[in-house]
Amino acid sequence: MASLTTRERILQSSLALFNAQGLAAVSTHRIAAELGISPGNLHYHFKAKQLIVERLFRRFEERLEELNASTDRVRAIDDLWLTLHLRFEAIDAYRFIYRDMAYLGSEYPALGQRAQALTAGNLLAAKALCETLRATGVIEATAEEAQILALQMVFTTTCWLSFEQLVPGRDALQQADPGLAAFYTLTLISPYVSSESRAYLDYLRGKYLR
Amino acid sequence: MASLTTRERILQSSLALFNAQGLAAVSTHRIAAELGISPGNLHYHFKAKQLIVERLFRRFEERLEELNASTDRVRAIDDLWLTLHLRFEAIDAYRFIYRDMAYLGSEYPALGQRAQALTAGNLLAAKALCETLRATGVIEATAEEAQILALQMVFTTTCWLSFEQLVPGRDALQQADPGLAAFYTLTLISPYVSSESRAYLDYLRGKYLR
DNA sequence: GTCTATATGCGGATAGAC
DNA sequence: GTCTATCCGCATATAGAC
Repeated sequence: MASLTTRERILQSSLALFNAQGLAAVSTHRIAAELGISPGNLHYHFKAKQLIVERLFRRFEERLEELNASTDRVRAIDDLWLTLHLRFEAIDAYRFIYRDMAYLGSEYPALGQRAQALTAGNLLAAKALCETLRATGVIEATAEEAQILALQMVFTTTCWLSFEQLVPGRDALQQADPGLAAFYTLTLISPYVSSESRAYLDYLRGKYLR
Repeated sequence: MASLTTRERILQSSLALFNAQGLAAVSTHRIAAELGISPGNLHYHFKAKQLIVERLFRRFEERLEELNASTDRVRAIDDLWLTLHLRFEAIDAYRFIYRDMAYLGSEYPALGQRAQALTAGNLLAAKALCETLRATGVIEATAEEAQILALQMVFTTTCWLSFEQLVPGRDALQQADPGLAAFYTLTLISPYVSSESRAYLDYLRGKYLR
């Protein structure tokens, strides 16, 4: 940790601050102060705040695109559970992006465009995934229902962590539980799950519903 | 329109600008310029930007609480459709609130608290509504499923309009369609709808799914 | 690479004349 | 009620010494 380059330390510190306090609320001075370096030094490594945000956004894109590329290996409910879990971990690690999306899109229009493209990729992957589940009999649904399920899944993975902060009783400081979020997403397909695949869902229900 | 008080014109103009460009991106100078009045004059009517935001938030609260209070009259699918439609119209009219919620909550913590309380009220109303639907046989579901449905409905009504802007193909300038959003929310309960109530859902499906 | 010092601009908010 | 003029603080970004 201490042996990282200053550039990398800036990125990690920025990410932590953006996630904790919001993209708009964190100034470059604040980032520099957090690291114990001067604003001038920070500017040497990143000429503008926008470049920090872009770099972090790029990493987020890469991580999600990697997940999208591997969804074709999902064959059963527990595969689906795992891929959802990994996705929520990724979104949580960069949670400022979806949470502050409106601000991000208006401040940095180019990133707003790329966020749309990323969503398009997520939708494609989710549709392929739901179609596979349908074709292999894990869920019993019409093609139309599978399409809608895919949209619901992308919607949920994208917005759930932001919504959570609106539900009283969840401490904002307490970190999100990707497992709970994944379970919640799975309940979307619950009505369509064929009897043979029911066991794993019931196992999860016992684990997450008290 | 032209005969409104300056105070009211400030509120309406602020709402339009917040919705169009985001709470963070709109300064008090900008609002004054839009109205063709001076920043000093605006300050005479509202001593701080926060007071404008608070007033708008209050109206939003009132409108949603009114809707929450009337959900106990929902007895059938088409009642549900109407109440969802009205809710999406309200959220769309004040769309900056949920869309910029993260920024709003960090800039004005008191409003963040009230947003949580509002969500709690929405959840209570949705739970009562789903329980009624279950008790009257409009949907066939366990008590547990009805609870989860209520959560999904509140989640969807809260976040859908924000998510829509991430889906490519929807022009950001084109105004949201509350009817489509309400239909999308109804698909959540679709798997549970008893055969007698199916007709109205099919009618809507024909209307919104091309 | 890192520092200090500073330029520039903007947004929020205010004072006081009309 | 409305204006002009202005203050203050902050954030981005830069210049130049070490």
